Amino acid sequence: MQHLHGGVTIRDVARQAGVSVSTVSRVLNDKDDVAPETAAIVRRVIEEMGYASSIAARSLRSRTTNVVGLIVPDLWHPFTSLVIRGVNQVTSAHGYDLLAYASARRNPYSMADWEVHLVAQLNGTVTDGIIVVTPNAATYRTALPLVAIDPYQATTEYPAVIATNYQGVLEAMAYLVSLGHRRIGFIAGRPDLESAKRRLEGYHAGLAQAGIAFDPALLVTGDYTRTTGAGCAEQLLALDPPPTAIMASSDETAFGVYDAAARRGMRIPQDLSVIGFDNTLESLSVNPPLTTVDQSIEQMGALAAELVLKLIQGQPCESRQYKVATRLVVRQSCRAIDPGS
Amino acid sequence: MQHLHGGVTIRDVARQAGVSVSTVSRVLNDKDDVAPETAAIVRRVIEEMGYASSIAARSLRSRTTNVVGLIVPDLWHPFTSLVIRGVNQVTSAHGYDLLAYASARRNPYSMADWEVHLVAQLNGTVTDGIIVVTPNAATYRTALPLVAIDPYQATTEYPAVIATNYQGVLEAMAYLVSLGHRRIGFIAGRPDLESAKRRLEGYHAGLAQAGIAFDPALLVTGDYTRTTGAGCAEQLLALDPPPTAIMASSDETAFGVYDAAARRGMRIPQDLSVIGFDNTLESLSVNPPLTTVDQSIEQMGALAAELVLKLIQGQPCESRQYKVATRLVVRQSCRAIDPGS
DNA sequence: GCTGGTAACGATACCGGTATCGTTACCGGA
DNA sequence: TCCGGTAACGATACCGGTATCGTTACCAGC
Repeated sequence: MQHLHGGVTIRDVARQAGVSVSTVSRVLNDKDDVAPETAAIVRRVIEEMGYASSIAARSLRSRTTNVVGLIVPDLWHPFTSLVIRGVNQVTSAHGYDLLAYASARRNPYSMADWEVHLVAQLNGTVTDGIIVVTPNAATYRTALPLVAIDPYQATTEYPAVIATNYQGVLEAMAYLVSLGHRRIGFIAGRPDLESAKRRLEGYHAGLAQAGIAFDPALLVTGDYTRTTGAGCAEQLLALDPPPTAIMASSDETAFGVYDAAARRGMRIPQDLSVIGFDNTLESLSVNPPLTTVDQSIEQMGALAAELVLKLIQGQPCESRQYKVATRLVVRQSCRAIDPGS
Repeated sequence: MQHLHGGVTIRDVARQAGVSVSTVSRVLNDKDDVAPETAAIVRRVIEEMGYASSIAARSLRSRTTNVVGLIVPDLWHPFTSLVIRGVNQVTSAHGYDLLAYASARRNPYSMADWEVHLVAQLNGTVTDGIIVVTPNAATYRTALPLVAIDPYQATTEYPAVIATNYQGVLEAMAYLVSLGHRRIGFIAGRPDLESAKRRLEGYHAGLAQAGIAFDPALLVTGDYTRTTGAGCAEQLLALDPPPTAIMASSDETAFGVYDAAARRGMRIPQDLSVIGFDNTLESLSVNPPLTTVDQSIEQMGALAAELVLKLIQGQPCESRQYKVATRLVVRQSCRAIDPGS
């Protein structure tokens, strides 16, 4: 309790053990320049005093922390959770600690480049490398190894891990067409998001591939959320005739479609087929289980972690874009229809 | 790029702006001892150079970081996610950043006191306060304000936020009794967990309150997981006569009961009433929706955050234990029966 | 003219560690 | 005896910021 904050410092330990701070530091870092008996004494004193070294101070000088930083827009969204899971698997396997950092901003999406100040915070000396989830900026002022997952920008100065959004929707559309659907509604994501743009392109391509003319009335724009998705679905279902299937840009949006259908007394899949995008945990437990496009979000996190660890070890990245394949997961929210109906 | 790590330091900014580091620091912290024109120049240089100050260095001297640390056993478990959500709401409302720290240990539960080294890491100067989720240790070597959520120990040296596990089960039992149930099975949680012990006590109290004699055969011990829960349920349903209702110590366990009932061709709630504990998201989407005890996990997180912020501001905590009330959420997994049946 | 006060800014110690270099004691060999 | 080498450890600069105090210039008031 000699210092203001009450913590035990390396100097306290040194004094107590009757050695210099240098020696204590050597013991802490398992250097070999210290006699076994001395090391034993120091270790005992450390134990007795409950000393723990501060990463902040250590890293300031030694520039290595064994910690990987993960910057996320929020910490509870299903997408984020899955990313974290994948990242953590890899980092922990390599003995790195994981530190997830979320903004104090109330709504992460309210401001462009919300993440730049977080990168800046971690920039100094807290982490050895950074992974950013859904970043806005195309470049950062940092010398730390940095990898992005699902960036908004199409081209970035840092390596990025992205899903094959285009192919994912394309595959889903082909599936709907194979079931006989011709009037397929699409609820897009926020147009400023790269992933949303790619998914929309997949929709157009899917129509073209099936020889179906694009009907502007069947395209509404949401923002990946459930409530907006419900509103968009209302709009689509009010058409005459309504679409027989709706391709949603995200699972959350698809749940909104469920809500809207329920309000209109429509049954899924009897009266309406629905496909989502993300394969979140919830998509399995809704009723009926949602057919959706799996992004292997967890795998994206794992890949990003491997990349950042490679960069930390000084190895270069061959590519600037790493694509993780999507996969259509067929459950029970779609059914085949007669072309005539 | 003059330094090894390539980052721009406050000295680079000072040199570029033609002022001293002191002045730059003053501008950074909005001190009033600086001329507006000078401040403008400094700010412009900061912008141009993309300078960002390092928390590590700052906090080393100023002992305040505006960051609250959250130490969790994992980052993806639903319980953790909800806690984080509650914590984040409060911290962000007060302008604090949130930093979630997970262990590199593969299985957090494999070692006792997994969290002590994480507390030690954050101890020094990285955060202003710490919240620990489901900690083992009853005390920590840290001078930082520390609050725990759902600790394993019954009594701790730090303030703890806990749910009213006892009352929660008691209320659920009263509900089952009111529906006419007399043979009520109970699947306990891991006996070393404080929360599991309290829930078991609630079961006994519930029986006593209804004047029902305790039957040891109706009590089996699980571990909060789904598969074990299923095994326990098999055991209970093999009894003659089987219980008409099962009180599960967690939602996961309750899902296990669903599984076991399905295997035996029993319908819920027609043939068996089930109550869970946790009110996870999944409990809403299973079929039938699960009647369960809500822990308001999110509210626990929020309360813990408020406490830690109070401590950071130097205000004392009146109590050592803060209880968050549980609440029975009645859905469709229970039905009334004739006492005779 | 001299003093006192204040606005604006600079110089420097310091936070808690680590890296680097220096110092001491002790040993073997010529 | 003297020298060189090495094991063990100490002294100190330094990381990038902030806190504290000192300095300068300028102006009002006597």
